[in-house]
Amino acid sequence: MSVDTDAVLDWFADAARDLPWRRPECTPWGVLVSEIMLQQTPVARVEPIWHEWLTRWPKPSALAAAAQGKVLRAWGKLGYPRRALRLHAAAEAIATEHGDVVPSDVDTLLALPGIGAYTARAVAAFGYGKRCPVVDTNVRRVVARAVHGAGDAGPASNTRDMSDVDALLPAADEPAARLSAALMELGALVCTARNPRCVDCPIVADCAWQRAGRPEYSGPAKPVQRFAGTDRQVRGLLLDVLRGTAEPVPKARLDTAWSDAGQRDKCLDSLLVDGLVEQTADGRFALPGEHA
DNA sequence: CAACCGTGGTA
DNA sequence: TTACCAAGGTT
Repeated sequence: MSVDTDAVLDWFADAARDLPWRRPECTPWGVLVSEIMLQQTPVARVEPIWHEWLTRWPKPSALAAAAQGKVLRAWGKLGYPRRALRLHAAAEAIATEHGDVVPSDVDTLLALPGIGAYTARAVAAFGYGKRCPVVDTNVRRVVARAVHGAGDAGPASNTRDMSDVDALLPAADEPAARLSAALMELGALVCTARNPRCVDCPIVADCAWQRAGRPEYSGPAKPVQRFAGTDRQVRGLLLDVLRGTAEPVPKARLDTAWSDAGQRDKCLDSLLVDGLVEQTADGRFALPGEHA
């Protein structure tokens, strides 16, 4: 059997969270900003920042006009700050090349920085009500269980994953877009990675994982993301120093952020390469674009 | 395809 | 406490 999409839609109508980027008055720009912020970052941490951004920069050209440093400060501690720079660059492209209108076409969206297979389709579906397979980690888990009877999704395979989801979508745009949101919500609220709440699941009766006796995940071991002591942590500490000061700082100030000088310098260099940090004419360091 | 890119909450 | 997890994208 397949997935009872009507049951999922009924459940969604009743159980969906009232998230601001799902409201009818939310623009495609608001949807795009939310999708970028939500990449690997939980809803609870995104919501307040999203409100600040949409108030401050209600359309792409407004964000494009802001200095990169201001954008990075407003990004705060959402993590992966390169997302903020890419969103800024995407806003510039939208403002100058697309008449300040977020594209609705998946291929056009894919050409923008920071927008990949998931985000392009999420914007098309949630911003414009289009029918296209929106595959995120939640949807992959739901499909792995309900359709394939596996305990969890294995490594992502873009083509196969999108094909699986496409097969579930109704033919018409509106219900297909709504189902895409519903499948994500099901994975986020019920069919969760740990301790799934199967008693609350609208499709438990047809779930292949249930029928198979809820087997444990048997795929290849998932790589563990370490953080302590990594360059990621050091870069974060360095950037946090610069976020905390209005004026450029001397290198000695950055040297206090991490004891290992070799790793520290390597990370500072990578931040410069990434454009997350800028060096002023007098040799101090700052967030980009705030001190010509 | 695997590694890398931040940060904080939770079990 | 450690380990896992969170609406991914780029190289």
